[in-house]
Amino acid sequence: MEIVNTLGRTRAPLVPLVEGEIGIYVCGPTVQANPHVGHGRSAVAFDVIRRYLVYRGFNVTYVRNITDIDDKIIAAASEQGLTIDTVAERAAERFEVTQDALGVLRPDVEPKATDHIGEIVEMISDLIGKDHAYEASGDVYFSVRSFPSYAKLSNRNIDEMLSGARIATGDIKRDPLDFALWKGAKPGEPAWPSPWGEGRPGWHIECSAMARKYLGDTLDIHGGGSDLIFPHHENEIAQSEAVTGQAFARYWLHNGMVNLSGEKMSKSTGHFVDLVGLLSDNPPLAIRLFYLRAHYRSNVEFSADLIADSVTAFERLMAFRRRHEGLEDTAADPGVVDAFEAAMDDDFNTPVALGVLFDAVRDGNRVADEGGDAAALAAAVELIMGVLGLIPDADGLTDLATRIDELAVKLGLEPDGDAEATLLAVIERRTKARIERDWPTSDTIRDGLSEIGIVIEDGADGVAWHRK
RNA sequence: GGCGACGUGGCCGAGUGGUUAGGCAGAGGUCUGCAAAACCUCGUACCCCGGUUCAAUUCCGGGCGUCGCCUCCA
Repeated sequence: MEIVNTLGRTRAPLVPLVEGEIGIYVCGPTVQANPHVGHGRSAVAFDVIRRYLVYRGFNVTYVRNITDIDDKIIAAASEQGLTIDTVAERAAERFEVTQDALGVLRPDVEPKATDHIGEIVEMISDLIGKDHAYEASGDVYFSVRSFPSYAKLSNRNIDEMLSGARIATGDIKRDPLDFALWKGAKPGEPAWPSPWGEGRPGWHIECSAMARKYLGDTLDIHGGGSDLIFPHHENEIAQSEAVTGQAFARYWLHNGMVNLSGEKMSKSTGHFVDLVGLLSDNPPLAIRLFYLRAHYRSNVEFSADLIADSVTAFERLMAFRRRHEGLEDTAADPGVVDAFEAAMDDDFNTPVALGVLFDAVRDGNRVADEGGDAAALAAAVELIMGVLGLIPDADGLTDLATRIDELAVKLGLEPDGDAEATLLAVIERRTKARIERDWPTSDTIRDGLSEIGIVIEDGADGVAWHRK
């Protein structure tokens, strides 16, 4: 298995620190507002990576943080007249809802910054003790010049960065490039005690502290969005390596951005599409499929048309599963599985993997059309969809029970207590109409079912139904 | 200005020194009361200019263009 490492921009075999074990740390959200489509992409990208590593037999420990204290949260709280806890909790809840809908597995550990103030303070103290950081007026700053390999991830030249002139020259910082580890509290702001007075952590330090706590001094994989490469990940490296003297992460993986009309979605500019709304308007796993159609490292374009494409493609996968769900358990077609693994072994190339998947779908349908045995192909499709996280939870009909009953009554039928039984009775009624060649009645029933979200398909071997 | 990514058929999006990616859309056909689903057939695409090569979309150089980061950001 080969992966592309942002650090050094090399492609190399994935070799974990401890054979068979992989520790992954992914930068999660700063919980300040609803997540947008870009956040979903990052989550799905690393969820697939995680699932595939598990599929390949690695014992994976997956850590994704929640940053629940930061300037933006404080600003949002004061704007909305809420406490920062309320803002953070609400946003975190919304985030979780989207994660579940997208089929993103919960992390093994999901640490919050505010639960790790002790570890953070300790790490900052270490940095001060090692002369990599200094206190100034109640703040603590990391001294970038004290860490010679600073900017190795983003491949920048410190001296040239200064001439960029976009860096505000702070009066209390010794060097304009130095960044805050600890910020002294201003009146009314949330604060925790520290050796440097009441205050709160700077943005980058929580990741260093929590990653170290849960995964040790050296991580196998550190992931996040490409917009975090500089300065966030660069600063994490500086903090962690200055403390431990060890390489912080063996492999750095970065997902590309989601663009809207050619430009990156961004919360701060208001140029984004709300993920909660998108997921409620579409089959959530179709959105997951949308993400997987591009390689995780590439930027990808978002539009309503592209989502519609993905919904159609996803429905095709669902139709295939319905058609073949009765088949006996069989070993997955080895040729298909090999092709899938080859694609994923190549830096998690999901577009190619999807090509393999859709090839198998077409072949499976053809074999079935010709009356052959498609079980091995269907099993391969199931396997691939499982690893990619594209299989929905079985959904019952309980939420539609009332409407199904209403439809039954309209047709002069007695509702059964069980929604599915009632539905089958309705379908039976339609079949009767069809036998009598009473097309108006037949079509009216089909339309009525369609209205409540149930699709009817007349096949050679009977009538099938499924939810939209 | 610095660092990085990229320019592929109607749209999206992989990939390769000479052999079909895939999805969606479109055209025709099979099946069907209609619809849906499904299958078959159909598109010789690779920004421009040089160079290397028997052969370049794929390698090298130059140009043009787009995007990201350099400030909070998945």
